[in-house]
Amino acid sequence: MQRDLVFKALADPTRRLMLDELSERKEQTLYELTARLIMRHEIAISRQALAKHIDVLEQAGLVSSEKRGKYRMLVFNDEPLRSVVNRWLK
Amino acid sequence: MQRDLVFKALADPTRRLMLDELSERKEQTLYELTARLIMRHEIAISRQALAKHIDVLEQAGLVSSEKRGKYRMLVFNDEPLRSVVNRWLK
DNA sequence: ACCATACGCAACCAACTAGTTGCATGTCAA
DNA sequence: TTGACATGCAACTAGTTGGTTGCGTATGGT
Repeated sequence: MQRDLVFKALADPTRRLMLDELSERKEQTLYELTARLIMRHEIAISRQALAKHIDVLEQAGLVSSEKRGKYRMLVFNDEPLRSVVNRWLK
Repeated sequence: MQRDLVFKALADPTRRLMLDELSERKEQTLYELTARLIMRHEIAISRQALAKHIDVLEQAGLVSSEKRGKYRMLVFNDEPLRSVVNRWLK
């Protein structure tokens, strides 16, 4: 969609780590992702900070989310990545 | 090389415009590029600001530069782009 | 009904960033 | 040599960003 939002989203290492996790397990709740990031990658960060990151990723179209009960399900979407680099690669 | 520098470099729309120009005409001086950006794309920005952007792009490995007389020759390099997106695309 | 839990919202803060202006330097042509 | 010109360097500034803390809300199990 909007190139700018995609690149801005990718500029942060924490968000890229989140994409790493989400590209591995395509569907997980925000809670799962948060726990996974803190435990497996030992990053010291609050839940709210990660939620803000998810908002950024969602605005860029890299993640879509859906409220399911009290959980927020997250799904990774690689389409923006493909379309965005085609400008310079051939 | 360093993923972080590449993504940070790509986060700015002006720098992406510079890459557009450089990917079209692979070799041009900083002066040419500056003139081209200001005239053809009508961006209002100083020479010094563009020079700083080039520094960022060069640190990311997306552009290499070489002093040739009083000019600074710029060359576009797409290799970092390829290696950097392979993590999520298959 | 109750309460733990998964999440949303908002205010605040320090650090970074993109931009500017001003001045210095080196190169080339006349 | 002199001067125009392409570039480099440094200080400063406004705006953005990633993070925090504190509190509110809705959902689901017991």
